[in-house]
Amino acid sequence: MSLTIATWNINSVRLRSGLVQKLLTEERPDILCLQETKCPNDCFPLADFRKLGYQHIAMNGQKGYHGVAILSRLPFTSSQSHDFADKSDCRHISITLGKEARKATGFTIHNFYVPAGGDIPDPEQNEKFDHKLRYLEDMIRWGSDHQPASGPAILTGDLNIAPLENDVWSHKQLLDVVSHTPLECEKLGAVMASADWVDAVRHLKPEPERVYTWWSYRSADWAESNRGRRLDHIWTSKQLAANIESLRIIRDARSWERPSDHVPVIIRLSL
DNA sequence: ATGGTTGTCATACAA
Repeated sequence: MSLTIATWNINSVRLRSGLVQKLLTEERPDILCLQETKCPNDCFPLADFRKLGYQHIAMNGQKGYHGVAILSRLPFTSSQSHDFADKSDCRHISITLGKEARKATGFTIHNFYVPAGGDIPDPEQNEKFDHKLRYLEDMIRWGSDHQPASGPAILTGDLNIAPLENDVWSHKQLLDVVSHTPLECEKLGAVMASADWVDAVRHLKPEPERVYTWWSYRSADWAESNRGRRLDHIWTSKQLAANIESLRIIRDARSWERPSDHVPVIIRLSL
């Protein structure tokens, strides 16, 4: 059997429920992790997704900003959200799959929305960048203390960092741009090392291949200029690395009607 | 060097 897991920063789940339904219908992932739902739990368009077979939904939403959710065709036994960096932002939710998931029973999926960090890459001058760094430090602590990848596990989401040279359209020109500064990239590396996570996307598309999952809205022609960044990630626990079978980056979704600025990333694990 | 767009909620603010 196989397990397919997708991640997508949707930038308002209410405005783009139709696009989510299109993805679910066309790609049928077992699990879809959403970020930037911008929607309190009691306004979440549950019925739109349940009717497509995604009966099991975990949400951690707030009014106006941030917000994460997991849509699943497979039942999960528990869902939790952890508060990183001591701010009660809704930026994390996890589920653990139940018995009905057969070979995937006990798999834990962590869905993150790491703070973007504002414009100025200096924690002294920019409180948002400081918050982003503290959030990452908290993730490192969590990784070392709890070893979330000691069993079968996935960490995914919009991590708002493009860590490698070929994760951005110009390494040189972005060295001072929040999302690709050496400080953040190093901290993301430490998050990965803290619990022995494997970058599933780079496992299948190693450097120097360029991989992007986000293109700014502030461009006359995003496809023509192609100034993208790889901000969205899927990591697996080390024991699952050998099961990573294939990967799809739904680049087309960037030109769907009224698109998100991020596109879905989907991996398939063989079990 | 600068400004470029989008969503939410009500006028800036976050991304």
